[in-house]
Amino acid sequence: MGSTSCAHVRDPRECEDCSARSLSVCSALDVGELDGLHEIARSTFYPNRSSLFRQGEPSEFVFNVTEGVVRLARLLPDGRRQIVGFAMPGDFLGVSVHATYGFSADAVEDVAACKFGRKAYEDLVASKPHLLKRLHDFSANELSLAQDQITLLGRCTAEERIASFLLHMRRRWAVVRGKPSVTVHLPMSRQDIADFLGLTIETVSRTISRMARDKELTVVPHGVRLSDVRRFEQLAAA
Amino acid sequence: MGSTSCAHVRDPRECEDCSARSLSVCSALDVGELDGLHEIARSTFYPNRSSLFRQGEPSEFVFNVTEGVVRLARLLPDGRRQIVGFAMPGDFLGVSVHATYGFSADAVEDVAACKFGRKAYEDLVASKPHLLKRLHDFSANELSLAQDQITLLGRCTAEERIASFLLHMRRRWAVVRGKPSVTVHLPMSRQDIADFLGLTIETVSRTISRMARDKELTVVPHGVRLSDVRRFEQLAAA
DNA sequence: CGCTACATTGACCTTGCTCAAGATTAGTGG
DNA sequence: CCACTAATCTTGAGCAAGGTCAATGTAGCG
Repeated sequence: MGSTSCAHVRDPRECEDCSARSLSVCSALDVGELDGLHEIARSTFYPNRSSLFRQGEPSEFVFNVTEGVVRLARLLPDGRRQIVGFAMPGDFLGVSVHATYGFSADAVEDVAACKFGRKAYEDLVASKPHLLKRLHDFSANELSLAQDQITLLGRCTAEERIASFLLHMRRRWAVVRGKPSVTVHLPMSRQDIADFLGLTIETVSRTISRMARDKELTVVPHGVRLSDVRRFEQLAAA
Repeated sequence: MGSTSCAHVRDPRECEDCSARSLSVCSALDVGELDGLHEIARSTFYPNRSSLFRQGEPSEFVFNVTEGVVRLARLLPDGRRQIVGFAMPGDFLGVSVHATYGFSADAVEDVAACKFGRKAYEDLVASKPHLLKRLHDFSANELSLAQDQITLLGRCTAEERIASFLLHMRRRWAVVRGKPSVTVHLPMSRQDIADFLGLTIETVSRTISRMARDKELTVVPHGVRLSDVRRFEQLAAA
């Protein structure tokens, strides 16, 4: 514990509630409990703005987010930034073939996560083919989602990107919370959304403002309320 | 056999040379032979412009490309297209958790591939944990490459995208052929490159023309010759 | 040789970016 | 609880990268 900067252990008990939902970004799969994994994990608390790990650091740990949203960011050498995903409760983080993390993971609100030592994790996975199969399926699903994002960035307009993003977040919260809601919680900043969608903060702000002006949504603290989900599904297309 | 449209069997012998290199797109990993896999595969020939499979079809087969380049394309409902990758010799194709293929796979030159029935493939994988571990590692690596592509599409200029693409293809051919070359083989059309990089055909053409005018490369039939690889590495940055 | 695909080039236009000025919100200390 | 500050967000004006439309050039192939 504590080797990751800004992390504080909230609860020294073994992690009781590690139901993995994805390898590094988002996933709608619900797989229930991953037997054995919880036995090697520790529940850890990460306050808003703290890092779970940083790009380039040795990938010593694997995480399973249990509460809050984590921003996954890649930094280019010249400072440009691309958010490759937002990890939400149930998501797995830090699984990689590489010796170092490929992106930084930062809490954009207070976060709780189960933290696994990589070696213990690898050993456990090696000894449980069924567990490995599930992780492999997750990772194939992650790949498919990454390809959705590639299509979005390569071929969609600013409006389509925003609409897709809002629906995407809504869908993910529906999985986490168990029921869908027209109010979408967005703990990340406009800059984070912009860097996720390959836009500028001004374009994100303008597009959301225009949607609000057109009564397609209402801006609320740390989120938006969609007036007509159908309308957004049309806009999203992709 | 030949249930896949336009496919012709070149050689009915069991596939002898299935060394997988990646799950669906590109990968620089070289893993040698995947024991057991070749025993359930058949080598099949796909002439230029034929499809290995199409988006939405039931994902009945898994493929390992042994020769040629395969274009992996997603089509949006309104006709916009995004190429999510080019599969090259050694690459694996069609591995997915979903019941249908998430993209179409088309030969952009004459292609040879080993074709596995999905059930036989699944059974084999289930019975060989070591094989599954390798496939899982591939898929985690694929995810990392997809994130590179996301960063490229989200944050890079047209020039940077072209430069990255050319270097990327060069690197991949170096792995396939065993040695790097300043001449990069590009069997796909300008339109395919554009749809891969999230650009238009005109921008791809103009950018390559300008690079040729500036003596950074020479356009050759089905490819380019890089005058100074360093120069491109600077341009690529990401 | 002539057809068809594909590629290149030019002129013009649009989307989204840049720069800059306010407005709002969140955080902090009195 | 309020005032002050800093960060974040919004809005506007102007600009530029890349898209669109259209014409021309070139290569592959029967």
